[in-house]
Amino acid sequence: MTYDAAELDRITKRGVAEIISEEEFVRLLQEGRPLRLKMGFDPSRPDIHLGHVVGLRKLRQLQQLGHQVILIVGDWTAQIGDPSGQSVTRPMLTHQEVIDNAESYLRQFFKVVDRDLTQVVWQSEWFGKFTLADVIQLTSKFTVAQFLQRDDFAKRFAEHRPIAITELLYPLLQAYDSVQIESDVEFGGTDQRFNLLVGREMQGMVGQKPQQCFLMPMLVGTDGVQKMSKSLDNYIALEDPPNDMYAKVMSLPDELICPYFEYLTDMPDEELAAISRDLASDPGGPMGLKKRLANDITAQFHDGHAADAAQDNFERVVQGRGLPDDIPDFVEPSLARSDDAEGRRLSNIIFESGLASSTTEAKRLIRQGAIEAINDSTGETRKLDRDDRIAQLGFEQRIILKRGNRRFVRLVGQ
RNA sequence: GGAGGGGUGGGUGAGUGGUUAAAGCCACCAGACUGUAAAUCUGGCGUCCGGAAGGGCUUCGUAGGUUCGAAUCCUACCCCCUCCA
Repeated sequence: MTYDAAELDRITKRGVAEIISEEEFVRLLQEGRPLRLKMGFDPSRPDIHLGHVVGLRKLRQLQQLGHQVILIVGDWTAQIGDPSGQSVTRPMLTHQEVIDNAESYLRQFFKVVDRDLTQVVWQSEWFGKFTLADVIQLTSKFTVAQFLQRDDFAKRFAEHRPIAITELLYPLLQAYDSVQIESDVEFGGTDQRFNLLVGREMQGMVGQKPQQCFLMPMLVGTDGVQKMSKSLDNYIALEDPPNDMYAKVMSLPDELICPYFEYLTDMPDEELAAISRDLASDPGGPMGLKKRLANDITAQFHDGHAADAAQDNFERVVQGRGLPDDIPDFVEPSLARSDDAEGRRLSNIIFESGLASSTTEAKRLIRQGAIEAINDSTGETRKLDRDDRIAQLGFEQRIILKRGNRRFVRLVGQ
């Protein structure tokens, strides 16, 4: 099989940070046989966000060219915890939690990757049989000095911060997975570079052809600064409802429009070049492009209708300061009791209905003018300025409370 | 095994007997502005009661103790780091 330069570029450049080694990979690709593409995940963290999608899209792209994905459920490495993050300690999961997490992960994974061309295997298939002798053998192949080259370890070592022995085991286990499944190519973010390289090396030691390493760029999160991650709470999850997903994309800093189009959509390269050139001068401005991006992404994980509805919702609620369709109800019994002349305190209702995390916070929000009451019958709105009783609003039984400009709750009597 | 240093609010980090619900910075929440972008400015950021003024309660690794009063002093315990062996 041969590829022309444009096709090769689409495989090796778009949404890719680095391939080790690119040259070998291209040669492998041109052999024409189905390649074994390794992707592992840690079932202690079942949530997939857009940051992961960059790699998943690459997997799908290669699947479409006839290659096979082998997805490894890291049920053993999950117990160690990947040191790539900052968190060192992580509670051990029960067997059932691992199974549940894996199921949830797969459900999301296959929103992007083709299920029919994917083989799912569990680490316990091989590590379950491991003996101490096997572990010693595995560890004997590497030195501490090698491991201290890894950024994360080096840094912690230099700062005298703890490094658990088990953390050193993590790359070894992950590397052994590659040996076990005889992977041709492994995928991961640039933060996985070390781990993937250990796999490459270990395969060489046991006489296998070393895997190629596909490193995906880190997607910057909604804060516009740090990589997207759940612990930093700057992520857009695959399972975010359409309105949230759309809104989160809209709140991205402008500088991320181009990278997001590049990594997460099928926008042709020529057009990509054009928009990055015209971004400033475009009459529609970044706003129009961002809407298009938000629509595209939402449609990928929901569908076109949901995306259009989310866009409509955004324009009406956020830009037009209107009411959304899906306001959650909160049952406030004192509304229905005509004998309860005063009703309950608003700060309590705001807290209990979920608009604030405590009544103290609710009072703060009121004091700062962040809470608005809307008479659901007449459309009349009133900004709250003191922590009154609910009945003092005089809105009878149809009241919507609004916090900031995007959080709503509808109070119902029953 | 020995010697020393350290554990403070989401993160950093000040604070060594009362004026400390605990500085500053970051993050975060709200308001103004606006394109739910960026930048900027303002206010807030344990919790409960109160319209408010104000008043309770809980918090500085854990458990006790000293004191009118403790994040700060004492004792024990747990954990982390450094150096030596």
